[in-house]
Amino acid sequence: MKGGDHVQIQIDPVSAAPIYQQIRDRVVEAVAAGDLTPGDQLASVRQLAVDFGINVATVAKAYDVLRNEGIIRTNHKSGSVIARGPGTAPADDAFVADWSARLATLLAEAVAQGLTDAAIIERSTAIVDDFSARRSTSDTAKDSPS
Amino acid sequence: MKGGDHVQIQIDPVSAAPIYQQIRDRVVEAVAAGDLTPGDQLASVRQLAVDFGINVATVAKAYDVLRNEGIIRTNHKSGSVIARGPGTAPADDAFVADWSARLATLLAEAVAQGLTDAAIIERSTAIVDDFSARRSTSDTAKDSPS
Amino acid sequence: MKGGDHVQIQIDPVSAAPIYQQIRDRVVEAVAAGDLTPGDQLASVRQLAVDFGINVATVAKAYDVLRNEGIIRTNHKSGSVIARGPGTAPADDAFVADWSARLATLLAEAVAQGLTDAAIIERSTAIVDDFSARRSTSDTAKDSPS
Amino acid sequence: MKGGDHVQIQIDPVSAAPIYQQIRDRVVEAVAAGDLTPGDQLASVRQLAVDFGINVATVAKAYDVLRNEGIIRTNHKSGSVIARGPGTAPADDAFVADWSARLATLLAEAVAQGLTDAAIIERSTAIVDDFSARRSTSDTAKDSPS
DNA sequence: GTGGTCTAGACCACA
DNA sequence: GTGGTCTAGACCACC
Repeated sequence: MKGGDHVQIQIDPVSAAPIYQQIRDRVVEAVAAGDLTPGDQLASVRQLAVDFGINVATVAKAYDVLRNEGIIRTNHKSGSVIARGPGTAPADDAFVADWSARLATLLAEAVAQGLTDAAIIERSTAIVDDFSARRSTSDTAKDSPS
Repeated sequence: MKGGDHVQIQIDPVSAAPIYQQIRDRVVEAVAAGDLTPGDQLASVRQLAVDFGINVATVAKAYDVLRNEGIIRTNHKSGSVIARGPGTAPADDAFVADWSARLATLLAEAVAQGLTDAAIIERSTAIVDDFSARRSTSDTAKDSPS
Repeated sequence: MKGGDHVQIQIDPVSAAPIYQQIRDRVVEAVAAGDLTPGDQLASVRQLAVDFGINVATVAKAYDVLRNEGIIRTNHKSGSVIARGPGTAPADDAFVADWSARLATLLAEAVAQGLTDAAIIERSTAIVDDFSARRSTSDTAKDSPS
Repeated sequence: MKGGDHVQIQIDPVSAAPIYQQIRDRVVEAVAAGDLTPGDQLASVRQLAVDFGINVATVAKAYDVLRNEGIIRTNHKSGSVIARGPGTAPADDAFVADWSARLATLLAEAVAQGLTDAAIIERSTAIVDDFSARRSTSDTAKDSPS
């Protein structure tokens, strides 16, 4: 990935989710999909703020959350880079416990709304497989860029 | 289920999650697990508020969310009853789209934190299976009440 | 500890250390000394901001750091309360590793500046013992308040 | 130690700690461990900058901090040399006061995070003893150089 | 140029 | 009343 050529992120200003959360979510998804891999550079807080027409502090907060999650690492000189991704390190136990509880609630919502068990598993598998496939494609793309 | 004999719900007053959200989550999970089935009566807003020692408005908000989600239906005379559950009606397309997006974000978080694809699917399947198994048990229990 | 009767915290506005860091440090020290024990209420962000003549966001950031460290827990209704202290939970391995490195640097500084090994250990022991003694006194005080 | 034969220093360019701080920390630790003793020559600012591929100003700032701490002394002709170390001079009172405060904060952090008093003292003693042992080894090595 | 800190003041969510 | 979010704009540290 060349300098200044950052991954595209889309923000929805009318969404109920706070902007900083949306930025965080998009970055996490990009990491899962291999669009961002450990070492990749993120846009600077000022750059993103200008792009989205939002405040620097809002982007800074998003990066702060990602830093606390161990997803990115920040350095005054070189800005923020991805520090964690699939295969970097095994998941933390405390994280798994918390995450599982949130997953249970989300899956319960689908069950209650009438999705069949099969449909729910199918959907989950499809999402995970999609991430996996895109990671493979990304790797190839990085080996032989266009 | 007889009147006054309501499903047990646990609220954690010091949790970071808002109380109304906790109530909503517990109800949704109870529906998914078959502890609450369509037609079941919910405790009244005032009753729940007293039980938990919280504000009536907080419970009202929780019920309001559930109503907007179509999970419960409220009648001024007969109070609130479960209106939706597994098997009641096929899931709405709009819901599926929104839910899938949230699921993708949650699964992406796990991938980024180092959980393997297999572990993620295994966890999801276990949760869905657990709900399914508890629904079967619940049905049997209702066929032969104490 | 009665409501509104919060632990005294002193801030030095001319210190090189950021204000939010000073607040965080004072709270951590109060926890170590037993002046604040799990369950104790912290002053609200607005209250502290007024007391110190600083911005709400600055206090919020201090509390945010403490929350990320697991020292406090925040709840919309009841504000922030102490969630961790000596004896609450064993230390995390990752924390110990990071902390040890910082300790090594700080002790090296003393050695380089001419403090004898004995003086360094004496100072460390005195500090830890002081915290320990104050914790005991605090416990007694809370059992039989004035 | 002969000129040009300098102590090895490792810098982590992606660390959150500023580079000048890392240089300063490594030098202080080297002094505490006896790898650098009063009179030892430090690499020139330009030399270090080239070695690490960093800016000259960054190294200059690190040396500036060390100079203010009295650890090194710089002479335009002969460059920078170590001016202070264990045994050179008793510690300054003002330094001890400031250092003790920082130590108290760091130890408080460990107490709050659940380390036992014994573990904290054990860790501190181990670090000081390690420095002490390495100083002895260093002295011997200097008595009978290769 | 990068990110970090802080202010003053606004609006919203929660209870 | 509590805390959370966001803005506009400033200053500082690092490199």
